[in-house]
Amino acid sequence: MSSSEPGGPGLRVTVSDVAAAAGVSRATATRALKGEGRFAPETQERILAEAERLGYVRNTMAAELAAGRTGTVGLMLRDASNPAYGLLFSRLQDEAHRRGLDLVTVTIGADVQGAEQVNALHRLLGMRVAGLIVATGGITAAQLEPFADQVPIVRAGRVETAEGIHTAHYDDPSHGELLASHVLSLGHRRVVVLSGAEDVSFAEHLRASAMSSTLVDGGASVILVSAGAAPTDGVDEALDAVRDGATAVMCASDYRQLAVMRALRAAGLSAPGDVSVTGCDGILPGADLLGLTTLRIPVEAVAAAAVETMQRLLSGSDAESDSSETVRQPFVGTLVPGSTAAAV
Amino acid sequence: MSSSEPGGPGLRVTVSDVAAAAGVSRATATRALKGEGRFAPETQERILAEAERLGYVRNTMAAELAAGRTGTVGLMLRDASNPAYGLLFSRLQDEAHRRGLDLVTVTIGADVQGAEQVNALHRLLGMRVAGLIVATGGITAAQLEPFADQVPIVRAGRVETAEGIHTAHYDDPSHGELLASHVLSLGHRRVVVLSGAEDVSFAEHLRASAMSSTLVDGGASVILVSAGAAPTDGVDEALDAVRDGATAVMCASDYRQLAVMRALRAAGLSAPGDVSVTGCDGILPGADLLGLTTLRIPVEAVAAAAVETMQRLLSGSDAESDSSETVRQPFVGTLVPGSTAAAV
DNA sequence: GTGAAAGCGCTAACAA
DNA sequence: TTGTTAGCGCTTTCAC
Repeated sequence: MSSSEPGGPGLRVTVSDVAAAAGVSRATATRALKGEGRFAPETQERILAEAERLGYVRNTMAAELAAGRTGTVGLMLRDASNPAYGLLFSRLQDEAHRRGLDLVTVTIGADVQGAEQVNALHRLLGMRVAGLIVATGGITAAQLEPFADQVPIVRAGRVETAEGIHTAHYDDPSHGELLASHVLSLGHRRVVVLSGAEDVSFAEHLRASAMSSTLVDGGASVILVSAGAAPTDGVDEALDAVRDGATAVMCASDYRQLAVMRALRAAGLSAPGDVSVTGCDGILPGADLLGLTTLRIPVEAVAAAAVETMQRLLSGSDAESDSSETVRQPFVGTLVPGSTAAAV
Repeated sequence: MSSSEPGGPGLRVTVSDVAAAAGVSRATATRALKGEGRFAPETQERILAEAERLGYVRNTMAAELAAGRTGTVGLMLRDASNPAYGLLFSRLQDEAHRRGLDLVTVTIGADVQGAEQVNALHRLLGMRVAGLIVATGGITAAQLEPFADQVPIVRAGRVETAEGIHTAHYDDPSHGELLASHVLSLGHRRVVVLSGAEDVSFAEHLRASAMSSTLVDGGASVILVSAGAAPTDGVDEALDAVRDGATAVMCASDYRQLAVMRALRAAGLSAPGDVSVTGCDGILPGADLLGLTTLRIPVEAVAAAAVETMQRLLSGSDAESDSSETVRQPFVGTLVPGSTAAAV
């Protein structure tokens, strides 16, 4: 328990104060406080005791400014109200902690564009973070690239093609393919693919593209519904297609799948009785109870790889910009066959 | 688009560099860069242009160190894999942004104790944040208190009785009461209350206590099952009680409710046919499809109030420690009657 | 309107 | 082992 001196404002206590109280110089106090360099054990003890007594908290800004380096890694995060991002956030955090990396996070509102993103990026860069983990699609390669040779950047979740920016990402094309194969194997040959437009969600776009081509290659006909960001967008069109004979609706995300299920219910239809439905993400608690047919994205693997890569980049910091290849690791999730999709 | 000078490391560009390039002094460059103080418009233009060209990014640590104050508010967060916390996080972020506050976040692993928490707290305090929003129960009042008079502290989500620490929190006792009243009104008189133990989840404990007393006051008999952190803990006991004649199981969280639903299904039972089930939180996407009977906690209101309070405290910074009362605002959620609970 | 100078709190050689 | 001496990059009076 650090108890601050009565009336003595702990956060305004400096090393000088501690040093003076302990009767040593600032330098000695600094060393003893961080336990590096040379100092007499008993001196340290005294210094530590004084620091404790005064409620000293090292001023990180000053320390890192003086030291010329930062011990923390910056994390740019997309809105965490989406459980998939919340979980990724959580796992990145755990992993970083396991590996002894300190993370500071700044988030960007879900639907905010350019200015805000750049602002957040600058906040982090302004802190001179040792590295940057980017877990939001909202920021573009062009915005990141100028800094790629000054600080290691790892993109988590989404693929990135820019040179010098490493990634640990979901293999969304494979995800789409796996789901589509499943639907094909159930005998569906007339399928709706419901997805956010490319500029709305790149991940959904990748999944949907893969679904479509896999379906087509498998001899099925595809009705592609490209929707807005809201999960309910495009649901009506999808249902129309069902009434027109489609036997399955493949959604590019579980949120859309939920929206479809609601609409189905409202329309007095059911899955898989009247139509098979699939989603993608597999993160929702309770998805099993709903019997959602989905694909569990490999959040843990992506988080672990992102942090591991960052740590490696941080260690080999002596390396020149081109000494190491750009790391790009895709991870494939696992199909979760549920009860919302069945054979025709 | 900020494009850094070819070969010129943007993050190593200092005001001095910008000043030199623009042919002015550091002082002038500083003023022009932040648009405060006196300077000729055309001078500023030139300086801004050079800064842009060189890819200058202000070193926040140095700036705040020199200025002696910080523009950011620190947020301590509990593991965000829980959607309820993820959403709170998201809303706090939005709200802070709306009000022009910058937030930096550090998270603490879900099940980690003391050391880790204190460490995170010190990381934030070390940055000399202007204020602290604490959205994790893991940190105790005792740990916070020493700093309460040095930096405004607002606890979000959980109630806090310590003097000087403000709060915007869920009114969990009312939540428990509302749910219990609902169950009573459905005619249940033999009810299981399934909750995490007090030291496992204080919120659950509060809810469960309120449920119990409300039920008892309503003439019902209560079987209290105090479980561990895992949602499945205590579920078997609850089911045993049901076989013994209990007609309803009230869970202190939706996670437990889901666990109960699973167990019910596995046992070939159903809700509300064989037993009524309720939860609490109401955050899960898809809860409506499952028909969960729950209570939607007022995340938005809590987030808004927390940030608003923080902003007010920050404005009235001149005020002495005792000039303003400790703010403590409870918020009540809304009952969501679902199909998992029905009349006896 | 602009510049010179004195730090902010801490660290890191280098002496002692 | 400990102290001295320079700064880190920026802000901010206060003269000019």
